[in-house]
Amino acid sequence: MARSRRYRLLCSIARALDRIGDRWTLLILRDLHAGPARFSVLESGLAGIATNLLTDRLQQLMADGLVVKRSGEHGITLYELTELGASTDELLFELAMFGGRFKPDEEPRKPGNLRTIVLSMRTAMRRVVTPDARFVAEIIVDGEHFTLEVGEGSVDMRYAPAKSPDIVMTSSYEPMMAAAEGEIPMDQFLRNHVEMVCHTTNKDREFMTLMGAAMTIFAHGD
Amino acid sequence: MARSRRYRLLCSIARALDRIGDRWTLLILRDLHAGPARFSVLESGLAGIATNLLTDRLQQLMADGLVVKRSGEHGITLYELTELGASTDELLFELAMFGGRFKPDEEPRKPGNLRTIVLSMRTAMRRVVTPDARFVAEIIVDGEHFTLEVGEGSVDMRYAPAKSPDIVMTSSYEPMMAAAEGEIPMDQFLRNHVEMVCHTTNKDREFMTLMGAAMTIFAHGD
DNA sequence: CGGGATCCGTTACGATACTG
DNA sequence: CAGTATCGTAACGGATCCCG
Repeated sequence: MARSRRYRLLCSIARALDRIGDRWTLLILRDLHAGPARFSVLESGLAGIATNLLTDRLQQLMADGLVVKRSGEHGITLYELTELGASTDELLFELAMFGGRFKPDEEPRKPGNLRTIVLSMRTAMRRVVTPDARFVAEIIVDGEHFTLEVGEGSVDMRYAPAKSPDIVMTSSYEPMMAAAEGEIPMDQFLRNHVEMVCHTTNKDREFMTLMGAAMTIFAHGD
Repeated sequence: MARSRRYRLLCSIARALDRIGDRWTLLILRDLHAGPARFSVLESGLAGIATNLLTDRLQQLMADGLVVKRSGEHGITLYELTELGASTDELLFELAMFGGRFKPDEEPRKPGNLRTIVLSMRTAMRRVVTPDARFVAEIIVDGEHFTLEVGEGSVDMRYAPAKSPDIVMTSSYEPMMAAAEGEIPMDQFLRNHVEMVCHTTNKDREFMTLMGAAMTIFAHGD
């Protein structure tokens, strides 16, 4: 069944919206930027999506070449971004920066997992990273594990435990969001709401500097 | 009437989509980046939008502070971006760059005016402008007039005739789009499909360099 | 004539129930 | 777990009508 509501305009913005303009589609892509995921994980991260819509959107994304389905270990099904799908990162980051200009809703629904924060953190860090920074960090937020790899000026982050991190940072979601919204000062957040274990001398300073700079982008714009 | 389909998630991308995620909204904003416009001009530029939807979207945009309505000369009504609305420029440009990765549709609808191209041209030029470039150009495409002002490293472009331009460039839509899509080489476009009148010595070279570099971004990505 | 408002058929979405 | 199936509701699209 072909999509019937299309702009069909000779305009690249309309062409983009014909692929990723439907409801939920951009949020699904944002989630997939945290790494491959199975259907149920996407569903729980998307807080409120109907399963038939998730099915439909994944099929559209596959038809347009932004997502592929593949088999993981134990025969489970994984959805994963293609290079084309991954090229939405700057777009999604700009969207996040724009959305950051509005006050959060009164009674927001909480997502079932924290995959949602990976894209914004990663892209923000890419904008502030220095060429000499080099470390592997594990970030644990409310018991969920993230790996952050920095080196050669590149930054990678994904929703997975780290192998042998130089640093392990532990924090929780609420104060982290508050700091990102600018509701509490960055240094206060880093001092009071973050625990750090450093396995490699001085890497904690590198990490804290980058982390603080990245989160400041959210709090005050770039 | 409050919008009923909202994500209400604690996520800045969802917050953005709750304001600009509806159908047509981003295309309206893109049009308004060319300068203030009246209802009927927006309608003709948007090729296929229903008037009730345009009314609805403009009201949502005004309620959210992205657009204001004001009276122009002869008592006409103009819609205009606020600073908040104008801050969608990077986002829209990333959207255009992403959409540029897909092939144009077979039988596209043509817009009733060319306001649509201003935002992409302006943002692309901002990415390639040199600090020493300084000129005012009038660009005429299929009889529609644009003003391009460059100086001090800044670039402004709007849908209006120029006062006393250093250069006047005349071209037409079809070959221009073809060049932007990479279907014909840039130098061939500039040589065969562009007429130039230069009123200030050497400003034509500055202009051509900038123009070529900006359009190359579309044709081959940045 | 510009700037909408109203009406109505169609499509998409949201919630839930169900199935291999 | 990974989706289908169903169905009520909301949004969209197209056309027409209205009013200063």
